[in-house]
Amino acid sequence: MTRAAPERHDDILAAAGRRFAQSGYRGTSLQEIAADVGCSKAAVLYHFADKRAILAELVARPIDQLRELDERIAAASSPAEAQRVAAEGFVDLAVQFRRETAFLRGEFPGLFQQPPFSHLQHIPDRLARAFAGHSDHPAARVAALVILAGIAETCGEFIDLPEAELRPALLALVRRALEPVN
Amino acid sequence: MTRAAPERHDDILAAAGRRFAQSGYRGTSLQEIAADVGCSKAAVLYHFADKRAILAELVARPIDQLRELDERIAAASSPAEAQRVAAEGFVDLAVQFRRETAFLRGEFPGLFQQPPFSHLQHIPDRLARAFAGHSDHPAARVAALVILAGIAETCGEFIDLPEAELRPALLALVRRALEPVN
DNA sequence: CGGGCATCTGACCGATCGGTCAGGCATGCT
DNA sequence: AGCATGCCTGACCGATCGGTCAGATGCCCG
Repeated sequence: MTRAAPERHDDILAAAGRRFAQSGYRGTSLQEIAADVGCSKAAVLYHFADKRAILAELVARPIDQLRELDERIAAASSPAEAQRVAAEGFVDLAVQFRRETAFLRGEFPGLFQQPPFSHLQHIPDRLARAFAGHSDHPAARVAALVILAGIAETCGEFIDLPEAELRPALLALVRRALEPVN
Repeated sequence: MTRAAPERHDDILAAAGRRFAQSGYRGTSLQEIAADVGCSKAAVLYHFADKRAILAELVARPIDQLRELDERIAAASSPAEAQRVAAEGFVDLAVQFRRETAFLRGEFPGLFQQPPFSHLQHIPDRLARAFAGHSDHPAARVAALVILAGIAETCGEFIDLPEAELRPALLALVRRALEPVN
């Protein structure tokens, strides 16, 4: 036997994550994932029920954290506190799961349209509203969406930046960028 | 005959643009584009040499504007001026081509790896450096990349926002978010 | 009226997709 | 030694991919 099964499992997840970040879920084939790992397509499907199961496992923990953040935002006592909780919570999530956020946002529609994540489909909108300080002003909403998308899409590019540098940089950016709640 | 050829040509581009924004170039099939237009796959290939020609035509004008912006940035007399030219130029480009920027950034690697756009592959990096005020400080680079990616990825969501509202909102956001050059 | 052209379609091509399955190999246990 | 199990593979499946092509249809012009 060549490698331990758990190592192979993790290798497949890592290779799939890189490919999903580069070409999206639909633009990635099982054959490509297998070639990156150095095994056969059938081996990939030995470890995972199907292609969608790979995506589901990759995003399970970040999405669970997103759900918890959504609850903490809902429990905030004011729009200003909700914005602060949202900003710090999302930055922490993005820094912790920077590999996964590189493709997570792009897959939101597909993930939330059917089980097992369909009950979470309103979270991105609630998060955006919290970031905007619950303001209906278009400028606040524009700033909120740009910052959320920008953080999500680029964290994958800061893989090598230490958390002690990335986290404060993102927090400072978010503070400057978002319109304060008055 | 059903519709004028120029109308069909434009319908195909519009349908393809929407699909590319949703699923990426690789995640979109000619069959899906044809179904959205209401014609056959062969009709799509009657109007365009191949699938890649559709993408090339969609991005030709925004990429040409990006190239012109790159030249104006290179001609700036200081990092502060380069940052201002980059910020205003990129916002204008994103507002003007908001449908295309929704998928353009995601296709950059694929577009720049081979003709006809391979000579432009360093433009995104130069743009990011101008946004960062040519600072090597990680926080400046983080802010630059997050803002660039955020604007590119979300402009498609502001299709219905009038330019007179979107443009100042983005410019104000960019001014707040970027670290000033000292 | 007939020819030429533009536009379009269904059938078809080879290649690849996601996924299945019989079988091989190594290990561990009796 | 033989059996069970885990891990893996190549061959294969039906479906779809990007793309081609012969032929149909309608319009325009001489």
